[in-house]
Amino acid sequence: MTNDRFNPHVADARWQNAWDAAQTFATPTETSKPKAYILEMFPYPSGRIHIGHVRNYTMGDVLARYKRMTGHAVLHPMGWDAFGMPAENAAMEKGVHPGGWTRDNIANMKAQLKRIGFALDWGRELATCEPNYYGHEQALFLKLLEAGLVYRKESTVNWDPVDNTVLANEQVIDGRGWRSGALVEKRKLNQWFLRITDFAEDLLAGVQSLDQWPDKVRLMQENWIGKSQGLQLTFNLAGTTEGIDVFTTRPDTLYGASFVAVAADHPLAQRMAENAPELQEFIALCKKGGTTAAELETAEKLGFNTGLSVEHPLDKDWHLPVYVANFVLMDYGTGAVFGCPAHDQRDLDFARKYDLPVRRVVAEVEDDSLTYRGDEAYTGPGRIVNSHFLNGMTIDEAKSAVITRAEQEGWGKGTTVWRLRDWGVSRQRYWGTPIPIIHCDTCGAVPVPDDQLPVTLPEDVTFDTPGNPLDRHPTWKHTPCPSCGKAARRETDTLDTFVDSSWYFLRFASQPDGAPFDREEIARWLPVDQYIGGIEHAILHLLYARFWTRALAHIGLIDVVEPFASLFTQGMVTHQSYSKVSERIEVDGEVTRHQVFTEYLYPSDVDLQTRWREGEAIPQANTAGVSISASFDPVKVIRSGEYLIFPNLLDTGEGVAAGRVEKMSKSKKNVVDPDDIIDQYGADAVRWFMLSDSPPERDLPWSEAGIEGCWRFVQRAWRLVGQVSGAESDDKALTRKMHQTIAAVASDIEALSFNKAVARLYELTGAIEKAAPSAARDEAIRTLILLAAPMIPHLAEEAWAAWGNATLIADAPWPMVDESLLVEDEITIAVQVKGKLRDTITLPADADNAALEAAAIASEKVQAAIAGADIRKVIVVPGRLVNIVI
RNA sequence: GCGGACGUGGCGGAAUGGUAGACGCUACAGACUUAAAAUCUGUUAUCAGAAAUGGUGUGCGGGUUCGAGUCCCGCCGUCCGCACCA
Repeated sequence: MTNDRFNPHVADARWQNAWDAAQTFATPTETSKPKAYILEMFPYPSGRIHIGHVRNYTMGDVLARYKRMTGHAVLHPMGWDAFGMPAENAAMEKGVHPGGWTRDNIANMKAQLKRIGFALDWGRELATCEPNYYGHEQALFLKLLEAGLVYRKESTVNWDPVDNTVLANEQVIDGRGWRSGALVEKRKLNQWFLRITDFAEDLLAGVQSLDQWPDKVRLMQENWIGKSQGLQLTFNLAGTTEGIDVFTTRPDTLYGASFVAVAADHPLAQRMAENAPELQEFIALCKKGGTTAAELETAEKLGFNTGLSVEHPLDKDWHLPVYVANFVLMDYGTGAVFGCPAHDQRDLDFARKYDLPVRRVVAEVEDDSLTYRGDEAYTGPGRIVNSHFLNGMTIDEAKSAVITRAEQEGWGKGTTVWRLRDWGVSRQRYWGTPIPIIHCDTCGAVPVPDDQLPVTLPEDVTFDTPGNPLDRHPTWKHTPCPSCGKAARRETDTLDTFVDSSWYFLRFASQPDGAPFDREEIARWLPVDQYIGGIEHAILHLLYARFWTRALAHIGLIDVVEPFASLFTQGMVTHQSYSKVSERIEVDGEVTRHQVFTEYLYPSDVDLQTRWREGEAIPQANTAGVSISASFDPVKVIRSGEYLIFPNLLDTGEGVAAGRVEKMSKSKKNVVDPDDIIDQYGADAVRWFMLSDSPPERDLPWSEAGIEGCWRFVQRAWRLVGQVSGAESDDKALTRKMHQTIAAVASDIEALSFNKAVARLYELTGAIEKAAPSAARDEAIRTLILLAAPMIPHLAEEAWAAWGNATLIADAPWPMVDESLLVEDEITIAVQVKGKLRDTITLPADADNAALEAAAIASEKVQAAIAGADIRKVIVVPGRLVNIVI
C-alpha cells in the first residue's frame, strides 16, 4: 500500500501541525500519572539554532516522548535565556534595538525548533527579557534582600576606560579590553552581592546527595566551593602591638616556620611602600606577571625583605623575617602566609633562593634530623619531630593540639576558609534585569515597593556612545523616593544574566500571573527529573541555580533544595576541517624564513575524489594537471588524517590537508547549519543521526556519509511499513527477538544510551527484513515503529496513519514485554580449554551443568585440544561457557 | 603541579570478570539496470593457508584468576577541569 518513498517534506509539517492542533504535548494539569520533568538547558537567542542544540534537544525529546508512552505526566518546556551582551553588541554594530534583535532571533529559532518536531509544551514558553519574567525576578531579589541574603559593598571591577564599561574577567585578554583593546583599569564601584557563601557548607554537602550527576561535575563543584580547614593566627610584629594575620591548613608545622610573607597588595606592604621606592618597584613587578598557567608554572618565586620581623607565637624570642612575595594572593585567606619550607614546595623554592632555614618537623622515616635537604618538600604523612610539645604526634593530632593551644592563649583559632566568594551580580549594562532599588540621599538604598514592580527597561535608548544607556537616559532613573518622597535615582545597574537562569526551571513548572510561581505546583514538579546540557555549565550555572533554589527554600518560598535530580552533560558535534596549506620561502637579506600558511576551506569546496594514501609517493601533478612544488613536504602539513587531498583549486606549492575533527566554528569553516540538512534529509534522519553511533556524553563527528546512512535507514523502515501482510503464521524466533528488543531499547533509553538503542533497532530491522511474511512479522514491524517513534516521530505518525489508526502514535502506549520470551530456549555455549576458546556447542537452555560438561568434553575439537591429558577441573558457567582445565 | 576521564579494526563504537569487534560508516565484489542513482546479496582485525583450520590481537610491562578489553601495580600517550589556594 505504501511502496513509495517516505517524504519528510510533506510528512514533517503534517504531523507537527497535528501535534499543535491536538495540543499533544501540553503539560497535563490534573492527573494521577507519575510526573517526569525533562529539561534541556534553554538557549541564548543568538539568531540561529546550531547543531549542538539539535543534539541536546533531541536527547531530551526522545526521553520525553518515551516517558509519555510509558504512562508519565510529562513536563517538557522550552524558553529563552534572552538577556545578555550579544544583543548590545548587535545594537552597537548594526544600530538595531537589543529588544527587537532578541525577539526576532527568538521567532527565527522557534521556527527552527518547530521544524525538528520536538515534543515541547510551547504553552509554557518564556523569555527572560520580558517583564512578566524579570518582574518576578525583581520580586524574588527583594525577598532575598529582606532576608539579608543581598548586600551592597564597594568592590574592584575591571574597567574599560575607552568603552566606559565594566568588563567580566573573561572579557579581559592580556590585561586589555576585548573590544577596545584599551588597558583595563581596576576601579572601585558599589556592587550588589548575593550571600552564596552563607550556603557554602550546604552546597558542598548537597553535592554528596547528587548521585545521578556525573562525578566529574560533582568534583568540579566541590573544587570550586573549595573548603579548607585550618588555623588563623596572628604573628606579632616584634616591638609593636600590631600583628599579621595568617591562615594555614598545616598548623602542625608551625615549628618549621622560617619566614612570613604577605601579598603585594596587602595593606602592610602598601603602607611600607609609601616611603620605600624599592618596595614600590617590587610591588609593580609582582603585578606585571602574567596569569596564564604556563607563566605561573615557570614564574620564579620572588620576595622583598621588608626588614620587619615577627615573633613566633610559640616562642616570643624566636623572630621570623617578613617578606613581600609574588606568590602570595591577597584574595585568598588573609593575604599572608607563614612559610614552612620543608613541607611546602613553594616555601622551599623561596627558602632556597633567599637562603632561609629549612627545618624538618615531619619525619617520614627514622631520619628526624633538623636540617632538611633536597629540593623536594615532604608533604606526606609522618610523625612530628623537632617541635617540643608536639613531638611524636601524628599530623592530625598535632593540628588539633596547636589549634587548642592557640585558642587557649588567644593568638589564633580554628577556621574554615572557602574558595567560593559571594556572588557579585551588578552589571553596568542595559540589556538585563533592572535591579529594583532606588537611591535616596536621605534614605539610602530603598527597595522598589511591590506595587511598583516590575521596573521595566526603557525602550528609547541609544548605543551610539559608550557606557550604560540606562545611566545616561534623560528621565528613566529619576523617580521619587518611595520612603520620603524626595527626588531620588533608580539603580542603573542590571543583574548578571546568570540570575535569570537560576530559577527559570521553577517558572516553567508554574506560571501564575501575580507571583513568580505557585508553591504547590513547584512541589509537584520539582526536582527536574532529567536535566541535559553542556559541560561548560558544570560550575557557574549549576552552582548558581542550586544556590538560588536553596535560598528560596531558606526563606520559605519553596520546599525543594536541589533543583536537578539527574544531570547529563552531552558531548559536542564535531566536523572534519580542511585547510589549504601553502609553503613559502622568504629571503630577507641574510635571513631565510620558511613559512607554512594555513587557510581553512569549506568542506564542500574540497574535492574528495582525488586522494592519495599517506606514505605513498606524492604525485607530481593532480588530475587537473597542476604541479606540486618540489619543496612541498606533506609531513609538515598533515597532523592528522590519512589522506592527502588535492582539490582542483590547487595552486603550485599548495596542498589541502584533512584537518582535525573538531568543534564546529565559523573560523574553521566546518559549520553545518541544521536548516540545510533538514531541508535535504528531513527531521527524522537528522534526529536519528544525533542519536546514532557516539555515546551521548562523547563528541559526535558529523559526516555526510553518516547522514546518508540515516536517510537510508528512514527509507528502510518506511519500506517495512508497507509490508504488513495480514499473514497468519507465527515466527517464534522473530517474536522472541522483538520482545528482547522492546526490553533492551527501554533500558537503553532510560540510561540515555541512545546509540545502543539505535543499534538494537537496526538489529530488529535486519531480522524483520530477513523473515518470511507472518503474523509475527507484522507485529514486529508495528513494534519497530512504536519503539522508534520517540526518535523518528514523523515517520512513526505517517506509518500509524497508513495502518488506519485514527489516533496519534505519540499517544500510543509503549509495547508490552513478554518476560518469558526474553530467554532463548536453545543456547550457544563457549567451550574453552585452559581459558582458550576451542568450540561452541548448542544445547537446550534448561540443560544442567552435568549435561553441559558432558557435551563439552564430547566435542571433537576439545578432545583434540586436550590431547589425552588428564582433566584437572571443569568450570561450568550456566548459559555461558564450559572451561576445561588440564 | 593537582584532580579527572579515556586508550578496542580504515572510522564512530559494542562487550553484568565468561565466545572481543554487536550496530553503523567506509571500502571491495556480485545482482538488478542500456547506464547511473536507488535497492538487494556477500566480504571487510591481522598473519599463514586453495580451503578446512590454526596462530596473533583491546597503548606498553608486570600481577591476580580456571578465565582479563574489564580488576590490581608501574609506565607511555591523548583529552578535560582547576591552580602560586597557604
